[in-house]
Amino acid sequence: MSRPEVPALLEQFRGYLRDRGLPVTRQRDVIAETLFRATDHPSAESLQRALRASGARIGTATVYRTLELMVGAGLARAHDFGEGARRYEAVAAGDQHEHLVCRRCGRVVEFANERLERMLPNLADEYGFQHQQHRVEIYGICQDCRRRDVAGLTAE
Amino acid sequence: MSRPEVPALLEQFRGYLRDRGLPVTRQRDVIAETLFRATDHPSAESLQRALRASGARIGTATVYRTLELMVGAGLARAHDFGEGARRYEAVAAGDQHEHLVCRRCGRVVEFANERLERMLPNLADEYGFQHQQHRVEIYGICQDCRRRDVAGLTAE
DNA sequence: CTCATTGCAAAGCGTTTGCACCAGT
DNA sequence: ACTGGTGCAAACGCTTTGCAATGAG
Repeated sequence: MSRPEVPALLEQFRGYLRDRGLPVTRQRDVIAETLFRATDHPSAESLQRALRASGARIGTATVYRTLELMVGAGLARAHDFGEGARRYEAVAAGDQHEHLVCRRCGRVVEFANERLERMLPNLADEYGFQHQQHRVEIYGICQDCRRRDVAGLTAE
Repeated sequence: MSRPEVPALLEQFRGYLRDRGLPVTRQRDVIAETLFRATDHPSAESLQRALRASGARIGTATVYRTLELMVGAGLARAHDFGEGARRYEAVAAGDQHEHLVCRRCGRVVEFANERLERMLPNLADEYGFQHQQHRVEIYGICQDCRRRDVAGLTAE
């Protein structure tokens, strides 16, 4: 998520709320902004920690409810990388990307591949499915962790 | 999972256990066999229901522990399709496939695509990741549900 | 003024763990 | 006999929900 888009995304979220007569509250604003600014893929808990750190005191339920709202608005995406807690990320329109997850350090790296994105809707179609969305996750060991492993082995 | 492979898979699981001096118990045998025979992607709970239905009285903890063991043995795979509970499936060696999930009825259909399977390890490599495994899930509406929708609309 | 949101705490739910008893090897 | 497994029930951790107080429109 790149910084310059934050105000636009925030305005999109406010517009989404106004369109359906829902209140634009201080909490929704600050939660959305915090997720829009996040460079990682925070869990509800780490998002709440970030909120507290910046002085906002917001209940857990509100964090979950707002995240759900953002997912419904198409401005956020939820992921389960098998760590116990869901992670969230902001999504800008037309920003198609998938994830590489390091099994050692938990780092999540985004990648984009046009050919892959074209393939999946076609595949769905082949099997009679109307494609709505997809999820591609690659699990492995990142470069840093591999380097660390090699260093550790030679040191022993 | 095709039926004829069941005895072979069961023998693989027993071999895996024997190799590391672990007991081949009645429970492990029947849980493995039930998963090997399953044509859907059962959750721990539905697997336990199936076990009870066939007369076996097996504790929840044992079901989870055995499934974990099977995953460790490379004979089962766990999935989270965002329904709250994990689903499990047996995997035969070299059987690479991914999943289509119907958002309406929850049906899970397997599909295989060689080009896709070749692409992902290459992509991981491009980003400095040592590929271990991956997960591709396509979410949409299956043919049956689409037909049902159309029928419902014209009937109204 | 009205209706939805908030925050707290309690409930929920799938999964894991502690422990006394039991069973493979 | 020894070592690990099993089953129950309690603990867990994340997420959701009920409800009285609060705030946006």
